[in-house]
Amino acid sequence: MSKKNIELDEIHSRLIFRLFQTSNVMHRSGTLALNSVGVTSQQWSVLGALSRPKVEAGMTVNDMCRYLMVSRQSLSLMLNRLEAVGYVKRIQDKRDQRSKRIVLTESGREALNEINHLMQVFFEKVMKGLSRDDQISCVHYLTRLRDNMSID
Amino acid sequence: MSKKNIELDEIHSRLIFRLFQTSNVMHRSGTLALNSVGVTSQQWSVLGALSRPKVEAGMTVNDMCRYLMVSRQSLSLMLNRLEAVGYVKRIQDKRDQRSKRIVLTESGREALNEINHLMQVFFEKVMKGLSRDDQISCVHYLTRLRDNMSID
DNA sequence: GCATTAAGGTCAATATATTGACATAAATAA
DNA sequence: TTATTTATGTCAATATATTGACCTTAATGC
Repeated sequence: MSKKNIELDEIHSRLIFRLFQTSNVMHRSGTLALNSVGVTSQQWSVLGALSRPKVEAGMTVNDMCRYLMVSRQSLSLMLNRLEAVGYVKRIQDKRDQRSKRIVLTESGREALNEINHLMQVFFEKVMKGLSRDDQISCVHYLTRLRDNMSID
Repeated sequence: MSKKNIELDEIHSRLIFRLFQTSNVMHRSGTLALNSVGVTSQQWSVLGALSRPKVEAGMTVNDMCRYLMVSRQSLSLMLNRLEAVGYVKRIQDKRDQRSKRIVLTESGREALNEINHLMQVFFEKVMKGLSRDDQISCVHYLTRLRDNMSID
C-alpha cells in the first residue's frame, strides 16, 4: 500500500543544502557589507553586470535577465530602484526601437567604485583558506551545477 | 579628488556571481520539480531538516533558524504554511515551557517520501558530470565559503 | 522574590523571487 | 499589408528574505 521509503544519497542532499545555506548567508552578509552605500547584494549584481568592458554600450533587459538568471519582473523592480537613485538609466536602442539599453550613469560608476572597495575587503574574508586553484575548481563545480539545474 | 578605480580580482567576482546564479536557478527548478507536491524548495529544506534521525524528537524554532540560516521571522511564516497543510506540528517542549518543538506529522512524512522520489530524479540530473569526489570537494568549498561569510 | 534573559509569535516596512496575464509598440514573416 | 513575434512594462498573487520592534511567557540569576 505504501511506497518503499526513499533514502536520498547523503552527499547529494548535503551539497544542495550547503548551497541553500551559503546563498542565504551570502545575501545577508553581502548586503550588510554594502550597508554604507545603501545597495543590496542583488543590486550589486546588476551594477557589476553593467561594469564589464564588453557591455560599454549597455545591456538589454532580456540579456540581463538571462545573465543574472532572474525573471523580467524581478529585474524590472531592481532596475526601477536603481534608476530612482540614479545609478542606472534606460536608454532607447537606436537600431531596435522596442529595446532599451540599461547603462551605468556616472553616479552609478562612482557608487560601484565605492562598492568595489567594500567588496575587496569582503572577498578577502570570504576566500580565506581557499587557494586560487580551489577557487577555480569551485567556479567549475558551480557552473556545472548551474547548467545542470537550468530548465533549458 | 577621486579615489583610484578598484579592479576586483576576477576569480573572486566570478565565484560570488556563480553562487548568485546557481542559487537562483536552484530555487526555481527545485520548486518546479516539487510542483506536483505543492511544496517550495525552501519548505523542502524545513521538512528535510526534520527528517534526520537525530531530530526524531523535533527541533526548536531557534535551532532550526541556526540550521537553515534564516531569520526567525522568515522561518515562522514557512512553519505557518507547513502547519496549515498539516505537514508539521508545533508541540510544547516538556522540559522548557517556553520552547516549542517542531515535528513532522505522519502526513508530512508521507509527503516527504513523495518529495524524495522527485528529488532523487532531480539530483541525478543535477549531479551529472560530477564524480563523488567532485561532490565532496564542492561541499567542502561551500562549507568554507559559508563559514567565512557568516557574521559570527 | 525580583530583575534579567531567553523563546517564540507577530506586525511593519522593504527587497527579492516566482508565474500568469495583459498592454503597447516595433520588428519581422507570410 | 497583415499577422505574428519580440521587447518591455506593469499588475496581481504568492513565497521568501531581511531588520526592528513589541508582546507574552517562562526560565534563570542574584
